[in-house]
Amino acid sequence: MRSLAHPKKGELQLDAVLSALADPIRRQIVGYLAASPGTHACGAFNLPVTKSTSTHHFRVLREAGLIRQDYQGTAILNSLRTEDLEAQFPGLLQAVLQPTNPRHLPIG
Amino acid sequence: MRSLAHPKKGELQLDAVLSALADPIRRQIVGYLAASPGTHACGAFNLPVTKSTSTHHFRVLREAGLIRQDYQGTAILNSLRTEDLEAQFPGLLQAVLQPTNPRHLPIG
DNA sequence: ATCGTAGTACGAAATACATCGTACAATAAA
DNA sequence: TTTATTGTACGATGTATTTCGTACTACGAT
Repeated sequence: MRSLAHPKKGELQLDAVLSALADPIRRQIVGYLAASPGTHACGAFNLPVTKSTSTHHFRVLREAGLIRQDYQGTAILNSLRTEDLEAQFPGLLQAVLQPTNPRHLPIG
Repeated sequence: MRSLAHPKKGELQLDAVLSALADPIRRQIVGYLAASPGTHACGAFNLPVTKSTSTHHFRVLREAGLIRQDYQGTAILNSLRTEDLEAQFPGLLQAVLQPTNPRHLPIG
């Protein structure tokens, strides 16, 4: 079984978290996970970029500690690390996702 | 009297705000302004970079709408746009500045 | 009029980032 | 065992970002 590296809760860096959230595509991913709690394969997000770019963005989010990625077969189950984020940076996720545009749903 | 361009309250972009806040030097500036409300000249921040780099970071913050810059003589009075930010992105500033390290005071 | 102070303009260099295409790996299903 | 599905690795490319040094401007003080 393959597995991917994740920073521990206590290792989350604000720099990395904010950099990750500064990109609109990554906010789209995070927003979707927040709006549809649970796990979702990368393909479920209908991102307006190619597969390899998509891989890149998911990795940035994982390495920043924003999401968890667990293999299941060939797919990856992505989920938001809501509790860890709330513990380290209380209010941040809500403040970033709050904003007016709930462009957080898949287009398809 | 010289003056500098600022985005209006309603024009603030989350993208720009988060990108601005993703840089530690700029967070140091914002944190200092939040901790010591009022106006402060650029030189008062004891930033670990040269003057020209400093100018760059202040401009990024101003253009993102995080700070207001008003000339007074040759100096610039910098202040945090707390209310505008709170109106557009409630809770964001507090969430970003909250974190453990109150490294927000000038070193000198 | 000269000098000092506060910050800018401009160009350069190094690094980082977002994006893509193609080839590949791992798993599941047929 | 073949095929389809999901996502990765790698390299390339174009753009942005951070940083600096030097020369400059605007203003206040002498």
